[in-house]
Amino acid sequence: MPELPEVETIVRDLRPALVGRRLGPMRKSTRSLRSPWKRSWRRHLRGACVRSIERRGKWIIISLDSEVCLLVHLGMTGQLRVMPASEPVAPHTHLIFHLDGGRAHLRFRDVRRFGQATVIETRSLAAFFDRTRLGPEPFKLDASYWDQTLGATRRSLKAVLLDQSVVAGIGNIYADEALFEARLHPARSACRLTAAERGRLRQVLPKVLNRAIEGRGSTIRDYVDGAGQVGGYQNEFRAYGRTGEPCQRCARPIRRVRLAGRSTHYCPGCQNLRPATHARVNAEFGE
DNA sequence: ATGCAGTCCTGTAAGC
DNA sequence: TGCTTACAGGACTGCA
Repeated sequence: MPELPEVETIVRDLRPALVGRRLGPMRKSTRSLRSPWKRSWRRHLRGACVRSIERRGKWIIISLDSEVCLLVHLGMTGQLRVMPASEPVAPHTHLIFHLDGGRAHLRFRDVRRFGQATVIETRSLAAFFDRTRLGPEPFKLDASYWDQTLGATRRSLKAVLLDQSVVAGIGNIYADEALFEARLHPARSACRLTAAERGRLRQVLPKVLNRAIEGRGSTIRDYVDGAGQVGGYQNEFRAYGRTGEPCQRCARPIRRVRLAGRSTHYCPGCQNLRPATHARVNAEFGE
């Protein structure tokens, strides 16, 4: 499931492979993605030169000199790769852009079709992310913004971290990893954190995400980088997917529950709920 | 306000 | 062995 580190890895791979190159003719599958592909987009892209490739949250932004951007969201199973045109087209490939007169391809593949590919004018890029209410990047979160936002909601930390309008780019895996790292129970209510705990969570996000980027992202099933290689960070998980395994800090078995509609992994030993203030939730979690 | 269920989707794996 | 069913979840909608 591509989250921020996976998307960042792809963007870094695609940048040298795509910037300065010209998009040729495009082929599209008949199957629909999350949003319909408009017929007029094709002529905005054809012949355009790639100016830059950036990431915002889980979005890939391919800016073209025709003053439009190709925006790609990978959803759950999306893959965006540059490859030789001679490589067989894998099933579930939805977009193929010719590069270099057809010798290479940029291909978008998405088995589950939760992904999205859309074209917008460059000048409405900011408006697009405003409309989707995409929150700030997690790397240099403003402390007062963070304190205010967390202080204003009673939702669980897990739900808050998954909310893209609070902070952009975090999904199920890195929410669990960050909460483990910060030693915070995922069911804790955001507004009941102490100032120190809020600070811990804020500072842990860049740490966890940068480590994952260094590991070139995590492959659970479908994720591959911009060159088609699997990630390496899935071996470094300390909570996610480690149900029943001993915690690396306190050796108690990692527990898995369902929270905010997602499978949630945490250590009942060192990600504590405080019994006095969270008796009800403690009981619910059998602690 | 908030959580929860349902929706989209399909490959994989478990269960009978 | 072969079928059915549950599950994974990013983003969104509708409901209680």
